[in-house]
Amino acid sequence: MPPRERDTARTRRTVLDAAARTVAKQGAGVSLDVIAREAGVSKSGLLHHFRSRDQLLLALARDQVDTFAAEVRAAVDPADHAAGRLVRAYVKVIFDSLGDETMISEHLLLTAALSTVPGVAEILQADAREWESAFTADGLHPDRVLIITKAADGASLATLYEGGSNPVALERTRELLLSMTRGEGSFTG
Amino acid sequence: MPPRERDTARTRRTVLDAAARTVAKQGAGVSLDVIAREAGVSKSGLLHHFRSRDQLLLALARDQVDTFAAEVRAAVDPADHAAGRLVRAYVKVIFDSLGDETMISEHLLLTAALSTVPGVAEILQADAREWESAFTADGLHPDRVLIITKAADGASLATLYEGGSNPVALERTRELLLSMTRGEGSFTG
DNA sequence: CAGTACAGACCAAATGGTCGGCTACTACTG
DNA sequence: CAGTAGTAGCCGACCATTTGGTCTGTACTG
Repeated sequence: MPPRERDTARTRRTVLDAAARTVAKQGAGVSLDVIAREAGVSKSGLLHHFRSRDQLLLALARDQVDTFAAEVRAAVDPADHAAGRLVRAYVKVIFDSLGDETMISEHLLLTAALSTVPGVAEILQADAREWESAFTADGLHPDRVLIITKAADGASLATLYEGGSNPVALERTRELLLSMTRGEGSFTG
Repeated sequence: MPPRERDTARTRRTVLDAAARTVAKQGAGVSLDVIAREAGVSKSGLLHHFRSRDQLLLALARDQVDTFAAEVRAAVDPADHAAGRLVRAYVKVIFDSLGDETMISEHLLLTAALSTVPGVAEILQADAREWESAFTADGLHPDRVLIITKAADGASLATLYEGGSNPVALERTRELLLSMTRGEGSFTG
């Protein structure tokens, strides 16, 4: 029954991307006007696809979380069958997205900005639980997973603090974390 | 010349604390009205101390950064003269503030929320540089510092994702990081 | 008296959201 | 295949409310 499925989906994507960009730049307080203009539609057009501001931001949060998960899944090396392959992909995706300055959606920062929107916290919590169980099945020692993933998250925060001004430390962190997924350094039994 | 210095300082603190609370809860988009009400003053009263919204948020960011630094300095164990004493204090302060749910100011999350405010990025970057040099003088291997501090930062982000629902993992992370500051596990040369 | 901490009324601008209308495509009808 | 009714995408005008900020006044203090 949905007759113009194609266009609808495309507009939604356009708006979502525009929202991601503007929220990343100006925080979750951006006005619908700004988002709509960035997306190249009218405010009414935007509101046709997302019934309210909160609905839009909620959808954005969901989209961020889903996209990130998909990216990590796609980044898993098919030839890699050793323990920690998922954690390796996780680290890679986080640092790759940090690499290019112009990255549209900075997963962590964006979701952090959105965390005050009504339904978003629940989404983030559910997502966190999924990652936790996925990591448990990845074969690495839990302590190791804890340190590595938290450090990756922290590094992603650091771009905000350092303003992306420290690419060498970033690269070093990436290498350290990847090596830790390969069992180097037995800081835990 | 400032006749009522005492009251001025106190009101500023009250407003700053109120701002910290509301921004943490509702994001950097909070209205002056809400902050003023939370602080128990009129909006005009608030604007008497902070000439504009941006000035207030800027002052808030500065205050957050300074308070955190002071807390870490105060948390350094005077009896601890081994390498990594500053990093240990850093970890302790971060996790202690995460401990109590009702913590007024969640340093990292708050500054993240404020990062879109005009002058704040510069403050955060300067602060990051100071920490870096302080850590360099702390005697631990740079790689170790990198991993530990980033992981601590990431853990602080995690409260947002997990909704503080995982205190056991938090405690575990804290212990792991502290033990890592004591040179256990030589994951790096 | 001078100056400062505040409050209340007020204002222009911006905001989220509604409404009616136009267009273009789909699907049915003959 | 032509015509047409229906419907979804989208826009511009519009509205009530909220917003950041100013201005005027007042109480208090040194």
